[in-house]
Amino acid sequence: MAAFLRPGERQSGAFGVSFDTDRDAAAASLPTFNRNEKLALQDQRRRLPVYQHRREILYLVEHHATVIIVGETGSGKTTQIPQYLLEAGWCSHGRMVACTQPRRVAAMTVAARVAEETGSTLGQAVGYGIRFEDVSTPGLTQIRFCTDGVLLQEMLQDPLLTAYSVIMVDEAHERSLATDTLLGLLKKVQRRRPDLRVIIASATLEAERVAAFFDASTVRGAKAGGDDLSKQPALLSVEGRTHSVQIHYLEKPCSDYVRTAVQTAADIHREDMPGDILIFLTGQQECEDCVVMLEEEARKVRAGRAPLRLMPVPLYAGLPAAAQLAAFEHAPRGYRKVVVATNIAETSVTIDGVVFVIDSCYSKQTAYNPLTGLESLLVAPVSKASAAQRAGRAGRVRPGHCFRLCTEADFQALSDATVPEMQRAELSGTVLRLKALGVDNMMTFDWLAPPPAETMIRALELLHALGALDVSARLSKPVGQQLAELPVDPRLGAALLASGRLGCSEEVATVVAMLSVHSVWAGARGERKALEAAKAKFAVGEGDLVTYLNVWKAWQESGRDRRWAARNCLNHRTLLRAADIRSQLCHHLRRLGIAMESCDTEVALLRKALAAGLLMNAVQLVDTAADISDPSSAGVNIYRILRSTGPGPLPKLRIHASSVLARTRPQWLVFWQVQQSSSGWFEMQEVTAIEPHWLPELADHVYTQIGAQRS
DNA sequence: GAGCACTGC
Repeated sequence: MAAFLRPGERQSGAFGVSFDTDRDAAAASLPTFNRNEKLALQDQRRRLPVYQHRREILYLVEHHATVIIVGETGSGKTTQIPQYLLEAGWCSHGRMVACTQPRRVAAMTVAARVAEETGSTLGQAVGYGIRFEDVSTPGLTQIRFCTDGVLLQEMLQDPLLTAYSVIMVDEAHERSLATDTLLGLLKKVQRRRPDLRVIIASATLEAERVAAFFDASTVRGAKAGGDDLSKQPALLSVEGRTHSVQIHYLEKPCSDYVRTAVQTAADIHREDMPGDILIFLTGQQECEDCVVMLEEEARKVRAGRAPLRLMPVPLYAGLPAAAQLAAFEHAPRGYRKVVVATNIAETSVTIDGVVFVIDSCYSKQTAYNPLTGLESLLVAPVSKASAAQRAGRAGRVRPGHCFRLCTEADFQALSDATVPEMQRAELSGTVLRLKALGVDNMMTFDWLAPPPAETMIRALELLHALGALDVSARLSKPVGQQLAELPVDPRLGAALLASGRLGCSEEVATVVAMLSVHSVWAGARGERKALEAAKAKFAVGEGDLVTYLNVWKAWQESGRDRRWAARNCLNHRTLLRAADIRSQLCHHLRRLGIAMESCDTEVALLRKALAAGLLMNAVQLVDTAADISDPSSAGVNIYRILRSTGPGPLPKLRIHASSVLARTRPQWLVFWQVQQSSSGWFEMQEVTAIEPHWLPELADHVYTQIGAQRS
């Protein structure tokens, strides 16, 4: 039984820590809109906390090149500040105010709300831009919400962002790759465009750092040209509207946080405090396991004739959209909803009615090891900032409680903030785009958080291997420039370019599109047998990527039939999105002068094109486990990476169990992704069998030795 | 032997 200290049991100090106003919590992705539904829109606008700061914000934007706004949850900053700027004349002379968001849904929903508040049709004065959808009208649109990725891509055509008078970067504390890249570039643009204003919305924790980064007041020649524009960033804090959340810690560490979460939910339930429960776990499997355990618990509660019944629902990104909706529906009368979620519920979505949060304090995070050049996912403790954000999810409707499944001492040992993605991800795509924007020296670029030098070198190595860089590490023509324009990972872009030479662009476009969406396989709960049978129908010995091609072909032959997809455990909506991406890729390829050709049954050509992109991910089967000291690895397939790695032990690679080649174990293959298991294995998730002599044929500057061995 | 979250003219 999990032992928590409850409010009032003991004086605060040793265990219970009470929260004031969720001050640590990062701002939520969307403000609450319908709190004052009966009021006229303009009255509602004036009731938002940010309205008290309207004049101050406009003054600061007038007089400072950069303004940093710390806006807490529910402050209204996202919807209101762009409107204040519009009203103050920042959209005259045909220029726009841009507001960037890390996520597509946020860009769309916020734009819709602001259009409603300004009494205009979405796409006219107020619009949005996300991949595939530009709902704005050139010459007419004044406020444009877009994803930060869209704005970055726009910079390839308009490096100084001349269409905009103000850029507001929202949710900057999330520190995504795109946000950090954008901020670094905006600092550069400001030197060339003194008229441009930058507003950065960020949580307290990051605000000081961002302010220091944008401080150009000490730079030589920083004196503004005649006007009184300050190059020193202004900092402004806007209070939010959240309720207090009381934090509880475990008295003793737990060994199984899934089980402890179930027990804690049952405890809350038995104590009969009203309100829904939100549990944070790390992955799909954990969520599903937890739901099953909660259902057992619910049966016990029913047997004990408790007044409430439990309604556990899973929530993770890979869940089909229809199943995701269950997490947002109100529980029927007499039921208490328990949402068991991954990180998706931390920032991406908001669930109404949550009063209790149970936090495992773990999540899956990307990690990059520049020595091995392997990017992988692994379970790791969250940061305090992340935990605060999770806790804040309990205080949206009324004062709530957060149960952290660790001791307070263990919690205090967590890092304050999550390491920015820039410092824990593979960076070839970022480096490629920076080069396309004229940033040639990565070491001297003004990074908000500089990535490790080894990571930058690895990125340059990979780009060089793909032919994107010339001998002086500049973007090559035409390959490098073409890769920068393709909206995919450089490795997949290289496969697309190779497919043009090999005559299989139709097939590679399909595979790349399928890799750009969530898994197309549906049927997470209780349908594993059916799912396996469906997969087996399409599986081929050439590997997972060729299997994707078969799935696509069969779906096409069905006439893109929704019922056919359901019968074969395929997610129809995901396939439609893949189709969208595929047609966009074909459009890009044609524009680059690459003919759309099919290799028909010559699948080897497809595999070779994929190998051209994934050539740094080529591995060879080593037949015994003898060279690995771990006894538990005996008899398991072990692969070694063929390219050079840094000093230190070679990574232990094996095929992930989800692969169609998990039992076939081809001698040579390339992989797309790896996941790190708790036992230290790197598990290759999407693999394709290759012929070893292809490697020197495709890249003799990387693989000379294999060619020598084989000839 | 089984799947963090996002994103791209």
